[in-house]
Amino acid sequence: MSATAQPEVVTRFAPSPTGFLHIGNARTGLFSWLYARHHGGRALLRIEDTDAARSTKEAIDVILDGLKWLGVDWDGHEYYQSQFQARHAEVANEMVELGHAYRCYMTAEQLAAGREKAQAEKRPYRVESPWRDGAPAGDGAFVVRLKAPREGETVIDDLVQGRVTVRNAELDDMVLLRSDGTPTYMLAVVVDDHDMGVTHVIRGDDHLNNAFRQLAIVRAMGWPEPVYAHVPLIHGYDGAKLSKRHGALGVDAYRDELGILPEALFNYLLRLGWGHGDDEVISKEQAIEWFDLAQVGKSPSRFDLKKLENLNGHYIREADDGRLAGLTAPRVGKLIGRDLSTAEIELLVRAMPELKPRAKNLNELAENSTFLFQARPLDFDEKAAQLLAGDSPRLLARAWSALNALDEWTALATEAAVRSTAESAGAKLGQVAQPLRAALTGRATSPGIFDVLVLLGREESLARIADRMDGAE
RNA sequence: GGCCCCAUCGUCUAGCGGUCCAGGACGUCGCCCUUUCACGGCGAAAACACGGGUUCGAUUCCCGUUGGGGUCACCA
Repeated sequence: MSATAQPEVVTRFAPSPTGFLHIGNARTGLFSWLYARHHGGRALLRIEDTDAARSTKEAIDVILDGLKWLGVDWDGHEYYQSQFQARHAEVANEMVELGHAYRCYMTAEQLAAGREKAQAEKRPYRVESPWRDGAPAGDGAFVVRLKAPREGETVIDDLVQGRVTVRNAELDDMVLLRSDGTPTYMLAVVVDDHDMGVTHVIRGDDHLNNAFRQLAIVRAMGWPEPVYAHVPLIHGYDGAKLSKRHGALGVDAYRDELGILPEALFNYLLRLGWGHGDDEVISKEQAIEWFDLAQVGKSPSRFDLKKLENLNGHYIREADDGRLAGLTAPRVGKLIGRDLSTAEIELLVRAMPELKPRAKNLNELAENSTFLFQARPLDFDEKAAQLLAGDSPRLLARAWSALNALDEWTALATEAAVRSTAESAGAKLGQVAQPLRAALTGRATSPGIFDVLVLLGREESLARIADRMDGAE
């Protein structure tokens, strides 16, 4: 808390539980969180769970877990919109008493007829309720409608969008309270944001139009007006709206299915639609220090999985070997059909320095490490099989002898042995090394062959070579 | 369709009237390193949507066109 009169910044992220944390929502949440952290304010979380059918415990946990994994925490407990319904109704009724809202008895049929007529006349439809101006109360069911201003215009100085002006004639008398007495989303957000003390409403720009109508409620109640910031949505790589088909996966899918590290997704999402000079790799601490809404672009940006994976590769290379092994082990287990033993996980940790520069996600890391754990005789892929044909068994036999004669089993020693084998056989190093690689890993590509030899150990290495050499029993 | 917003390399972006025949990153393509694949290093191709203004001077300001997006519920 500063001693100056700067009011505290309070932001909120308000996702509705749809069963997954959409990547675009996650970015909006990230921005909202960063803005609060940057200004030393509070970042709040409110679950918009008024749709009881969708708002299951599981759906809510997906969001909570996703944010936590991303490293986006929030202050205090999370709020649940469904708990404030009585309060919403109270505000709606107060607005009726104040003359800023009214009970409307129009039927669904009347509304539909009005809409149809407007469409036929090719003019925009606006609710024209006789009860707006005090028609005597009807006797059927009613909704409470906002008595929206009709003259003049409403201006919002949006932190991202700039100054946006809309003529009040465009605004509608939207429903605040449904005929069953429950609040609509429009009412609920405004009331909750006010009650929670939210000063900065940072959300997707699909809400920009709503802001004008919501502001009407704020003003009717005489509440302090929040600062708005509507950040653009994320699009798919082809420019179309992000659908499941091209990347609109939940945050959990990036973690579980694509094997993305949280710091990579954090960094990628941050750089999507926001920039700080030429900086590409940005830590959380730097992000908090540098982030500002003013630099957020106004146009929607496209999601590029290639760039995310490049960043992910960077963070994998930087990550601690033990942590990576822990994340990779279960994936390896799935690939080889059994869990890794403690000793095998330790081997994975030791192999990590050689493994991690070759992977851009955890799945690749797992795939590239399976050779360490496969039981003899190995399976060979097509390219490996080719490498083991022709003269290779003979060269492998010579390599086997040279290696078998070694006193110490180090990368240096094995390299010397293999090099002299090649030399004495009149072959290039590659002519020996490649078959060796195939025999040891079952593949044509792998970490450096001498590192592989050391990781596998003397006994296993010699046995694997023997399996493929001339004179193999 | 009405209303609102947007527009720099394929993608993410830097640029906030002259420093820009436009910089960085991913991707692509070469070369180097090298036992493979990566990593790393070096280099190349690649953009100011179009048309009018304003100005001594526009990528930068204004208008229009085109293109894209959002939104128009008793959903959130």
